[in-house]
Amino acid sequence: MPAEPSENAEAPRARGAYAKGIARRQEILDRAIEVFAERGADRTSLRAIAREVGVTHAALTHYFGSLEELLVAVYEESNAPGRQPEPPTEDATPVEMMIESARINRAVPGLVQLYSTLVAAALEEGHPAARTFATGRFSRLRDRLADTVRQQQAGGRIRADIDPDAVAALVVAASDGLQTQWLLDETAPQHEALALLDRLLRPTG
Amino acid sequence: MPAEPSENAEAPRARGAYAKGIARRQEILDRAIEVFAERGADRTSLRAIAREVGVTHAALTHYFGSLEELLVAVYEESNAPGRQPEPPTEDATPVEMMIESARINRAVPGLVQLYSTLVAAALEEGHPAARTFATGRFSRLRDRLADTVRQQQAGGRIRADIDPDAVAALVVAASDGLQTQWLLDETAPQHEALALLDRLLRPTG
DNA sequence: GTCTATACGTCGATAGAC
DNA sequence: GTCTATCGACGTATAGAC
Repeated sequence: MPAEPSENAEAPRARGAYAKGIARRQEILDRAIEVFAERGADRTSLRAIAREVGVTHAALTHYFGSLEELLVAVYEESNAPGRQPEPPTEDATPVEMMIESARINRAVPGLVQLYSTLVAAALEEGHPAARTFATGRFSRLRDRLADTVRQQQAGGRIRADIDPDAVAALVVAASDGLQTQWLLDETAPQHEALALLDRLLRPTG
Repeated sequence: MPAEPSENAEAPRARGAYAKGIARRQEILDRAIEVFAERGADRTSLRAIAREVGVTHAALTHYFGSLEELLVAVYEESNAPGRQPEPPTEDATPVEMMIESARINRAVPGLVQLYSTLVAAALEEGHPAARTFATGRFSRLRDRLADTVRQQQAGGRIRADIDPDAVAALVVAASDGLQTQWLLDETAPQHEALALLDRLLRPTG
């Protein structure tokens, strides 16, 4: 979701993307992020976005190839290093990291909507960009959290008798699922449930 | 998701729906369920569904009002009592119920896709049918699981020092989230993570 | 009531002018 | 590199046949 324990994904620019092009592309991206953060993932047509950004819809496909690739780019850019408050969350447990992410995300429900839309698209066939995005995000997130779990098990902050990979998958799933429930119903005990999971994972649980 | 700890939702037929109409509606629904179960939630246009079912797309809107209401009806009917194997899961923990659901769902990924699509639509504005469906499902599921938790806390099968409502939300979230991760990557430790959660919730954890 | 035929406006994508 | 023009498909709405 929009705020995640900072995921770094700075890739070298594709060949054939020259200075002016990438600058323009960046302008479009910045404006599109504002629009999504403010207004959510509705009005998500190529044409509507183009209207807001001030270009024609054909220009968007020129820079991004397809609507789906644009959506992925918007979401990833919104999470880019430098755009997040970048809290130096050292020695936080995996659940604590996700709690902090959830707190930040409450300010930008539109981007959480966008995330949810992309994951749903990824589950269908014929959406390669969304699929690549979603599988990559889950895979990297699980790997990173599992590493953190191992370290903290060694440090005695997390129970040593549980599988780090299972913990990582569980934490990511709980975090995503609770975010969804909370967006649909603000009385859903999102924070309480995450705090509960955090406690269950500690040695003194 | 398609298989849930059996949710009962048999409502009295609306006034004005006569024998032939409801029979025809049921035919359409049955055929649509087959199509979704086989092929997934792609090709989900009104026109494509109508083609498969053997009617015009206008007939579908006649019976269901809109595409979204049709999708909700298909999903809910696929979970209707009688259509599920109906495992009399007595004295199973909430997590065990969700594990059983997940097992059943692996056979019908198309319906899980449909569920995911509906939840994503519910998060956007202008999708009242999906919103009603999703909020209702989460609300009812959490309430039911929380009751079960309370009973099993009294019976000593679940730790007594945790909030039943938080447990319920956590279990639902974990279940949905892990289903998603597994659909995208079959190596995701769905079952291990659910088994872990089950263990963490027990008194002897 | 049940259902078809038809039309409207919007959609994502693409071809080609400039 | 960006536009206009155009395409086929989409969801929805409505008129009217039966």
